[in-house]
Amino acid sequence: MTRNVQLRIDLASPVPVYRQIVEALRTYLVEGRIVPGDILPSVRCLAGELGIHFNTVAQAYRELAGEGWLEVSHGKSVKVVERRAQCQADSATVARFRTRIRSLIAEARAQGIAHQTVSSELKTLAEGIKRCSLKQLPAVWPRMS
Amino acid sequence: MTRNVQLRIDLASPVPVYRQIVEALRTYLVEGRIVPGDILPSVRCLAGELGIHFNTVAQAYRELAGEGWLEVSHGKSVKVVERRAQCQADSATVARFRTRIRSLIAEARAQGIAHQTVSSELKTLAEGIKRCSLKQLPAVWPRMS
DNA sequence: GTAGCTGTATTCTGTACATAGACAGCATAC
DNA sequence: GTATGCTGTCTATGTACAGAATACAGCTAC
Repeated sequence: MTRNVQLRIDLASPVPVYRQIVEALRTYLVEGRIVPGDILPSVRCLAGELGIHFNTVAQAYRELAGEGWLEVSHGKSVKVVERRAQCQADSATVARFRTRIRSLIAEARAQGIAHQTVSSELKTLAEGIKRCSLKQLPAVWPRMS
Repeated sequence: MTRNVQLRIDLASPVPVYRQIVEALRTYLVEGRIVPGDILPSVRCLAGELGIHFNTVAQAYRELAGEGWLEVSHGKSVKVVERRAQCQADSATVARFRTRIRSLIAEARAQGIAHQTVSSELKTLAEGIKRCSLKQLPAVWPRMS
């Protein structure tokens, strides 16, 4: 089975490309759109798709491996593994999260996104968290020829 | 009247310091904790407070001036001005916002913040948006001697 | 073995961040 | 008017890092 999971990166963004890849993949991992056992495309494949150098992809993979999401070993393809449970975050971590969300909301509103839109987006995401924490569907990363 | 509005920056963060300042101030501006007419501390004052070089603060002020929040002119102090209304954001902007929030949520959950916590934080912020869009209190930036 | 895939390591280049310090505009006191 | 001390601006300069080039080395199928 092949699920359509696509990455989009913005070369013009001030956010480094390797970090964009990390964030996008981590989102899919947390949301269960990529699950343990999945094989990720090779660094060269994904790099070709994105139009960047494969070392940039390798850096992203290493980062995610460091976080415990991936198993990366020389000569073998990159595999998604079961991540051992994280210990409960402390209040400082939660506070940092709150600050960053507030900052992001401020930026959105500064860009002209309406209060109602921001508010409803947040509520939708808040609801979605519960749902997606219940179901954990198996997914297979599409092989990129 | 002096309101206690403090900036906290993290020199160890991968996010550039000038950007941290921009984001923190923009959050206060959007939330109405700093309003048109307020005078911001001089680049040297704020830099001294934060323990960084004044040119870094100047860069942040220029960025916010470019967004229309501040009036910065040579030899005079930096003033918060009425920002002309933004045109409604298009759907692509909203989509980008959604993606970034999802990414942030994923990072939070990866760090061990509980589903319930994330969910309730989001709901609280969603509610807060309506409230703070109604009241617009006058605020005065504390002069940092 | 060897061909072709996989990720790794080293090195280089360009860019962006942060700083240093000289410069110039403005306001106030005299 | 002008001296003084504040304000932000401009132009280097050092440093760190992102991204790419390229050679290397492990794994697998034939």
